[in-house]
Amino acid sequence: MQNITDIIEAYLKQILHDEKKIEIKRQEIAERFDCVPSQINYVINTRFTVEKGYFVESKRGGGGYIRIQKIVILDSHDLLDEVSQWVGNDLTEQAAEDYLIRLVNEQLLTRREAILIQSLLQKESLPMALEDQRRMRAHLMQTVLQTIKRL
Amino acid sequence: MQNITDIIEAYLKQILHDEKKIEIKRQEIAERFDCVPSQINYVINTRFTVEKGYFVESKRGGGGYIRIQKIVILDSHDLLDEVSQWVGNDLTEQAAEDYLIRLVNEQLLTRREAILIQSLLQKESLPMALEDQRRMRAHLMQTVLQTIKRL
DNA sequence: CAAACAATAGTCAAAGATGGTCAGAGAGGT
DNA sequence: ACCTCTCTGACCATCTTTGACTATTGTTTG
Repeated sequence: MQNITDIIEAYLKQILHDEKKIEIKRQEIAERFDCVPSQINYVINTRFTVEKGYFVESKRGGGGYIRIQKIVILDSHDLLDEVSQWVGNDLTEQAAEDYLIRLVNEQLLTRREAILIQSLLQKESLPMALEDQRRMRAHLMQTVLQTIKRL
Repeated sequence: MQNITDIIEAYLKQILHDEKKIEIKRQEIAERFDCVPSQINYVINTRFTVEKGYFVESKRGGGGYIRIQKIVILDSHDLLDEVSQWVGNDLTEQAAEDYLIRLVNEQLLTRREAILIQSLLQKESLPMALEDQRRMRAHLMQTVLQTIKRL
Protein backbone atom coordinates (compact mmCIF):
# COMPACT_ATOMS: atom_id res chain seq x y z
CA MET A 1 0.00 0.00 0.00
CA GLN A 2 2.74 2.46 -0.71
CA ASN A 3 1.86 3.06 -4.32
CA ILE A 4 0.18 6.34 -5.07
CA THR A 5 -2.83 4.76 -6.69
CA ASP A 6 -3.82 2.98 -3.50
CA ILE A 7 -3.22 6.08 -1.44
CA ILE A 8 -5.37 8.26 -3.61
CA GLU A 9 -8.02 5.58 -3.76
CA ALA A 10 -8.10 5.42 0.03
CA TYR A 11 -8.28 9.18 0.29
CA LEU A 12 -11.24 9.41 -2.05
CA LYS A 13 -13.07 6.49 -0.51
CA GLN A 14 -12.60 7.92 2.92
CA ILE A 15 -14.40 11.04 1.80
CA LEU A 16 -17.06 9.02 0.04
CA HIS A 17 -17.65 7.23 3.29
CA ASP A 18 -19.14 10.39 4.74
CA GLU A 19 -20.35 12.30 1.72
CA LYS A 20 -22.46 10.50 -0.78
CA LYS A 21 -20.78 12.24 -3.66
CA ILE A 22 -17.54 14.11 -4.21
CA GLU A 23 -16.40 16.53 -6.78
CA ILE A 24 -12.71 17.06 -7.33
CA LYS A 25 -10.44 19.05 -9.56
CA ARG A 26 -8.02 16.72 -11.25
CA GLN A 27 -5.14 19.14 -11.07
CA GLU A 28 -5.64 19.84 -7.37
CA ILE A 29 -5.61 16.21 -6.37
CA ALA A 30 -2.59 15.59 -8.54
CA GLU A 31 -0.76 18.41 -6.79
CA ARG A 32 -1.78 17.29 -3.35
CA PHE A 33 -0.36 13.85 -3.98
CA ASP A 34 2.49 15.11 -6.11
CA CYS A 35 1.79 13.11 -9.22
CA VAL A 36 0.87 13.80 -12.82
CA PRO A 37 -2.78 14.59 -13.52
CA SER A 38 -3.35 11.54 -15.65
CA GLN A 39 -2.58 9.47 -12.58
CA ILE A 40 -5.97 10.52 -11.32
CA ASN A 41 -7.56 9.06 -14.42
CA TYR A 42 -5.76 5.82 -13.73
CA VAL A 43 -7.09 5.71 -10.19
CA ILE A 44 -10.58 6.32 -11.39
CA ASN A 45 -10.44 3.86 -14.24
CA THR A 46 -9.13 1.08 -12.07
CA ARG A 47 -10.73 1.73 -8.68
CA PHE A 48 -14.01 3.51 -9.30
CA THR A 49 -15.55 1.36 -11.98
CA VAL A 50 -19.16 0.42 -12.51
CA GLU A 51 -18.34 -3.11 -11.39
CA LYS A 52 -17.23 -1.68 -8.10
CA GLY A 53 -20.39 0.36 -7.85
CA TYR A 54 -19.30 3.85 -8.75
CA PHE A 55 -20.61 6.37 -11.19
CA VAL A 56 -18.24 9.00 -12.50
CA GLU A 57 -18.98 12.17 -14.44
CA SER A 58 -16.65 14.92 -15.49
CA LYS A 59 -16.43 18.14 -17.34
CA ARG A 60 -13.46 19.76 -19.05
CA GLY A 61 -12.69 23.42 -19.56
CA GLY A 62 -12.93 26.26 -17.10
CA GLY A 63 -14.60 25.15 -13.90
CA GLY A 64 -14.09 21.57 -14.91
CA TYR A 65 -14.48 18.74 -12.41
CA ILE A 66 -14.60 15.03 -11.80
CA ARG A 67 -17.58 13.84 -9.81
CA ILE A 68 -17.67 10.43 -8.19
CA GLN A 69 -20.80 8.91 -6.76
CA LYS A 70 -21.50 5.62 -5.09
CA ILE A 71 -24.28 3.97 -6.99
CA VAL A 72 -27.20 3.46 -4.66
CA ILE A 73 -29.69 0.81 -5.52
CA LEU A 74 -32.63 0.66 -3.20
CA ASP A 75 -34.06 -2.68 -4.17
CA SER A 76 -31.71 -5.61 -4.12
CA HIS A 77 -33.68 -7.30 -6.85
CA ASP A 78 -32.87 -4.40 -9.10
CA LEU A 79 -29.21 -4.69 -8.24
CA LEU A 80 -29.23 -8.34 -9.23
CA ASP A 81 -30.91 -7.56 -12.51
CA GLU A 82 -28.57 -4.73 -13.19
CA VAL A 83 -25.47 -6.74 -12.48
CA SER A 84 -26.95 -9.45 -14.64
CA GLN A 85 -27.19 -7.00 -17.50
CA TRP A 86 -23.66 -5.76 -17.02
CA VAL A 87 -22.31 -9.28 -16.91
CA GLY A 88 -23.98 -10.32 -20.12
CA ASN A 89 -22.21 -13.36 -21.50
CA ASP A 90 -18.63 -12.33 -21.07
CA LEU A 91 -16.90 -11.81 -17.74
CA THR A 92 -13.28 -11.40 -16.69
CA GLU A 93 -11.94 -12.69 -13.43
CA GLN A 94 -11.32 -9.19 -12.14
CA ALA A 95 -14.81 -7.98 -13.00
CA ALA A 96 -16.29 -11.07 -11.34
CA GLU A 97 -14.40 -10.30 -8.17
CA ASP A 98 -15.53 -6.70 -8.23
CA TYR A 99 -19.16 -7.70 -8.60
CA LEU A 100 -18.92 -10.22 -5.80
CA ILE A 101 -17.43 -7.63 -3.49
CA ARG A 102 -20.26 -5.37 -4.45
CA LEU A 103 -22.83 -8.05 -3.60
CA VAL A 104 -21.17 -8.54 -0.24
CA ASN A 105 -21.27 -4.83 0.44
CA GLU A 106 -24.96 -4.81 -0.41
CA GLN A 107 -25.37 -7.75 1.95
CA LEU A 108 -26.73 -10.05 -0.71
CA LEU A 109 -23.90 -12.46 -0.06
CA THR A 110 -21.75 -13.20 2.96
CA ARG A 111 -18.01 -12.95 2.70
CA ARG A 112 -17.71 -16.72 2.87
CA GLU A 113 -20.19 -17.19 0.07
CA ALA A 114 -18.37 -14.70 -2.08
CA ILE A 115 -15.03 -16.42 -1.49
CA LEU A 116 -16.51 -19.78 -2.41
CA ILE A 117 -18.03 -18.43 -5.59
CA GLN A 118 -14.91 -16.55 -6.49
CA SER A 119 -12.84 -19.67 -6.16
CA LEU A 120 -15.14 -21.35 -8.67
CA LEU A 121 -14.88 -18.48 -11.11
CA GLN A 122 -11.11 -18.18 -11.11
CA LYS A 123 -9.28 -19.35 -14.17
CA GLU A 124 -7.80 -22.36 -12.43
CA SER A 125 -11.31 -23.67 -11.96
CA LEU A 126 -12.28 -23.21 -15.58
CA PRO A 127 -9.86 -25.29 -17.62
CA MET A 128 -10.64 -24.15 -21.15
CA ALA A 129 -9.61 -21.59 -23.74
CA LEU A 130 -9.63 -18.01 -22.51
CA GLU A 131 -12.61 -16.99 -24.54
CA ASP A 132 -14.72 -19.95 -23.46
CA GLN A 133 -13.56 -19.29 -19.95
CA ARG A 134 -14.99 -15.81 -19.94
CA ARG A 135 -18.26 -17.03 -21.39
CA MET A 136 -18.46 -19.85 -18.88
CA ARG A 137 -17.67 -17.49 -16.03
CA ALA A 138 -20.44 -15.17 -17.15
CA HIS A 139 -22.82 -18.09 -17.38
CA LEU A 140 -21.98 -19.25 -13.87
CA MET A 141 -22.29 -15.74 -12.53
CA GLN A 142 -25.74 -15.46 -14.07
CA THR A 143 -26.69 -18.65 -12.30
CA VAL A 144 -25.46 -17.21 -9.04
CA LEU A 145 -27.46 -14.05 -9.52
CA GLN A 146 -30.62 -15.99 -10.25
CA THR A 147 -30.02 -18.31 -7.33
CA ILE A 148 -29.56 -15.45 -4.91
CA LYS A 149 -33.05 -14.28 -5.77
CA ARG A 150 -34.62 -17.40 -4.44
CA LEU A 151 -32.44 -17.86 -1.40
CA MET B 1 19.70 -27.20 6.85
CA GLN B 2 22.34 -25.21 5.09
CA ASN B 3 20.47 -24.53 1.89
CA ILE B 4 18.88 -21.15 1.37
CA THR B 5 15.47 -22.60 0.80
CA ASP B 6 15.33 -24.01 4.33
CA ILE B 7 16.70 -20.81 5.80
CA ILE B 8 14.15 -18.64 4.09
CA GLU B 9 11.42 -21.10 4.95
CA ALA B 10 12.40 -20.94 8.61
CA TYR B 11 12.55 -17.17 8.53
CA LEU B 12 9.06 -16.86 7.10
CA LYS B 13 7.57 -19.48 9.37
CA GLN B 14 9.08 -17.82 12.37
CA ILE B 15 7.23 -14.63 11.49
CA LEU B 16 4.07 -16.58 10.75
CA HIS B 17 4.32 -17.98 14.23
CA ASP B 18 3.46 -14.61 15.65
CA GLU B 19 1.53 -12.90 12.87
CA LYS B 20 -1.30 -14.74 11.25
CA LYS B 21 -0.40 -13.37 7.87
CA ILE B 22 2.68 -11.81 6.30
CA GLU B 23 3.21 -9.67 3.30
CA ILE B 24 6.63 -9.54 1.69
CA LYS B 25 8.31 -7.97 -1.27
CA ARG B 26 9.99 -10.63 -3.33
CA GLN B 27 12.96 -8.47 -4.19
CA GLU B 28 13.56 -7.45 -0.59
CA ILE B 29 13.65 -10.97 0.72
CA ALA B 30 15.86 -12.03 -2.14
CA GLU B 31 18.29 -9.26 -1.26
CA ARG B 32 18.22 -10.00 2.44
CA PHE B 33 19.19 -13.59 1.77
CA ASP B 34 21.37 -12.73 -1.19
CA CYS B 35 19.70 -14.93 -3.76
CA VAL B 36 17.81 -14.46 -7.01
CA PRO B 37 14.17 -13.40 -6.73
CA SER B 38 12.87 -16.57 -8.30
CA GLN B 39 14.33 -18.44 -5.37
CA ILE B 40 11.52 -16.99 -3.32
CA ASN B 41 9.03 -18.56 -5.69
CA TYR B 42 10.75 -21.87 -5.20
CA VAL B 43 10.48 -21.58 -1.45
CA ILE B 44 6.82 -20.73 -1.70
CA ASN B 45 6.02 -23.43 -4.22
CA THR B 46 7.70 -26.14 -2.20
CA ARG B 47 7.12 -25.05 1.41
CA PHE B 48 3.96 -22.99 1.49
CA THR B 49 1.55 -25.08 -0.51
CA VAL B 50 -2.13 -25.59 0.15
CA GLU B 51 -1.40 -29.17 1.14
CA LYS B 52 0.93 -27.87 3.82
CA GLY B 53 -1.74 -25.48 5.02
CA TYR B 54 -0.84 -22.17 3.50
CA PHE B 55 -2.69 -19.76 1.29
CA VAL B 56 -0.65 -17.45 -0.89
CA GLU B 57 -1.72 -14.39 -2.87
CA SER B 58 0.38 -11.93 -4.82
CA LYS B 59 0.27 -8.85 -6.94
CA ARG B 60 2.72 -7.72 -9.60
CA GLY B 61 3.65 -4.21 -10.69
CA GLY B 62 4.32 -1.15 -8.60
CA GLY B 63 3.41 -1.80 -4.99
CA GLY B 64 3.42 -5.51 -5.66
CA TYR B 65 3.61 -8.08 -2.86
CA ILE B 66 3.42 -11.72 -1.85
CA ARG B 67 1.05 -12.51 0.99
CA ILE B 68 1.22 -15.76 2.92
CA GLN B 69 -1.47 -16.92 5.29
CA LYS B 70 -1.62 -19.94 7.52
CA ILE B 71 -4.81 -21.87 7.03
CA VAL B 72 -6.48 -22.83 10.24
CA ILE B 73 -6.57 -26.56 10.44
CA LEU B 74 -9.96 -27.96 11.35
CA ASP B 75 -10.47 -31.49 12.57
CA SER B 76 -12.83 -31.76 9.66
CA HIS B 77 -9.97 -31.65 7.21
CA ASP B 78 -10.04 -35.40 7.21
CA LEU B 79 -13.61 -35.37 6.01
CA LEU B 80 -12.75 -32.92 3.27
CA ASP B 81 -9.84 -35.02 2.11
CA GLU B 82 -11.99 -38.09 2.19
CA VAL B 83 -14.71 -36.51 0.11
CA SER B 84 -12.02 -35.22 -2.20
CA GLN B 85 -10.87 -38.78 -2.78
CA TRP B 86 -14.37 -40.03 -3.40
CA VAL B 87 -15.06 -37.30 -5.87
CA GLY B 88 -11.97 -37.93 -7.91
CA ASN B 89 -12.41 -36.47 -11.35
CA ASP B 90 -15.90 -37.63 -12.18
CA LEU B 91 -19.04 -36.51 -10.41
CA THR B 92 -22.73 -36.81 -11.18
CA GLU B 93 -25.25 -34.21 -10.21
CA GLN B 94 -26.87 -36.53 -7.71
CA ALA B 95 -23.59 -37.43 -6.09
CA ALA B 96 -22.66 -33.77 -5.86
CA GLU B 97 -25.89 -33.04 -4.07
CA ASP B 98 -25.32 -35.89 -1.65
CA TYR B 99 -21.85 -34.68 -0.80
CA LEU B 100 -23.10 -31.15 -0.30
CA ILE B 101 -25.77 -32.36 2.07
CA ARG B 102 -23.13 -34.25 3.93
CA LEU B 103 -21.01 -31.12 4.25
CA VAL B 104 -24.00 -29.19 5.53
CA ASN B 105 -24.72 -31.87 8.09
CA GLU B 106 -21.14 -31.71 9.23
CA GLN B 107 -21.54 -27.94 9.45
CA LEU B 108 -18.78 -27.26 7.02
CA LEU B 109 -21.20 -25.39 4.81
CA THR B 110 -24.37 -23.49 5.50
CA ARG B 111 -27.54 -24.41 3.70
CA ARG B 112 -27.34 -21.25 1.63
CA GLU B 113 -23.79 -21.97 0.60
CA ALA B 114 -24.73 -25.48 -0.42
CA ILE B 115 -27.64 -24.24 -2.49
CA LEU B 116 -25.45 -21.73 -4.26
CA ILE B 117 -22.84 -24.32 -5.03
CA GLN B 118 -25.41 -26.85 -6.12
CA SER B 119 -26.87 -24.37 -8.56
CA LEU B 120 -23.44 -24.03 -10.12
CA LEU B 121 -22.95 -27.76 -10.37
CA GLN B 122 -26.27 -28.57 -11.98
CA LYS B 123 -26.26 -29.53 -15.63
CA GLU B 124 -27.90 -26.31 -16.74
CA SER B 125 -24.88 -24.43 -15.47
CA LEU B 126 -22.40 -26.62 -17.29
CA PRO B 127 -23.25 -26.42 -20.96
CA MET B 128 -21.08 -29.14 -22.44
CA ALA B 129 -21.08 -32.81 -23.32
CA LEU B 130 -22.20 -35.08 -20.51
CA GLU B 131 -18.81 -36.57 -19.97
CA ASP B 132 -17.04 -33.22 -19.81
CA GLN B 133 -19.79 -32.03 -17.56
CA ARG B 134 -19.07 -34.70 -15.00
CA ARG B 135 -15.39 -33.97 -15.13
CA MET B 136 -15.98 -30.26 -14.79
CA ARG B 137 -18.36 -30.82 -11.90
CA ALA B 138 -15.74 -32.89 -10.13
CA HIS B 139 -13.13 -30.23 -10.75
CA LEU B 140 -15.34 -27.50 -9.33
CA MET B 141 -16.22 -29.64 -6.33
CA GLN B 142 -12.53 -30.16 -5.65
CA THR B 143 -12.08 -26.42 -5.69
CA VAL B 144 -14.91 -26.04 -3.20
CA LEU B 145 -13.34 -28.60 -0.87
CA GLN B 146 -10.00 -26.81 -0.99
CA THR B 147 -11.59 -23.44 -0.49
CA ILE B 148 -13.55 -24.53 2.55
CA LYS B 149 -10.25 -25.18 4.25
CA ARG B 150 -9.39 -21.53 4.24
CA LEU B 151 -12.77 -20.04 4.98
C1' DC C 1 -20.38 36.79 -33.15
C1' DA C 2 -16.13 34.43 -34.51
C1' DA C 3 -11.55 33.76 -33.50
C1' DA C 4 -8.10 33.28 -30.29
C1' DC C 5 -6.80 32.04 -25.77
C1' DA C 6 -7.12 29.85 -21.31
C1' DA C 7 -8.37 26.22 -18.38
C1' DT C 8 -9.54 21.91 -17.72
C1' DA C 9 -10.02 16.79 -18.39
C1' DG C 10 -9.03 12.39 -21.50
C1' DT C 11 -6.20 9.07 -24.15
C1' DC C 12 -2.60 6.21 -25.07
C1' DA C 13 1.71 4.27 -25.49
C1' DA C 14 6.16 3.87 -23.40
C1' DA C 15 8.86 3.24 -19.34
C1' DG C 16 9.16 1.50 -14.66
C1' DA C 17 8.29 -1.79 -11.01
C1' DT C 18 7.13 -5.92 -9.49
C1' DG C 19 6.10 -10.91 -9.34
C1' DG C 20 5.87 -15.71 -12.26
C1' DT C 21 7.58 -19.50 -15.18
C1' DC C 22 10.52 -22.81 -16.80
C1' DA C 23 14.38 -25.23 -18.38
C1' DG C 24 18.88 -26.25 -17.35
C1' DA C 25 22.91 -26.21 -14.26
C1' DG C 26 24.54 -27.55 -9.61
C1' DA C 27 24.78 -30.29 -5.26
C1' DG C 28 24.05 -34.08 -2.21
C1' DG C 29 22.78 -38.56 -1.26
C1' DT C 30 22.44 -43.81 -2.59
C1' DA D 1 26.39 -43.01 -12.31
C1' DC D 2 21.65 -41.76 -11.08
C1' DC D 3 18.07 -39.47 -8.86
C1' DT D 4 16.08 -35.79 -6.43
C1' DC D 5 16.13 -31.42 -4.60
C1' DT D 6 17.97 -26.70 -5.09
C1' DC D 7 19.52 -22.68 -7.44
C1' DT D 8 19.92 -19.50 -11.32
C1' DG D 9 18.83 -16.51 -15.04
C1' DA D 10 16.59 -15.37 -19.24
C1' DC D 11 12.17 -14.31 -20.62
C1' DC D 12 7.21 -13.37 -19.58
C1' DA D 13 2.93 -11.17 -17.39
C1' DT D 14 0.77 -7.64 -14.90
C1' DC D 15 0.15 -3.37 -12.56
C1' DT D 16 1.68 1.49 -12.01
C1' DT D 17 3.59 5.90 -13.34
C1' DT D 18 4.64 9.44 -16.61
C1' DG D 19 4.21 12.68 -20.29
C1' DA D 20 3.16 14.15 -24.91
C1' DC D 21 -0.70 14.94 -27.47
C1' DT D 22 -5.78 15.54 -27.87
C1' DA D 23 -10.56 17.09 -26.74
C1' DT D 24 -13.82 20.04 -24.60
C1' DT D 25 -15.59 24.11 -22.41
C1' DG D 26 -15.32 28.83 -20.77
C1' DT D 27 -13.50 33.62 -21.46
C1' DT D 28 -11.57 37.39 -23.82
C1' DT D 29 -10.72 40.00 -27.83
C1' DG D 30 -11.22 41.94 -32.54
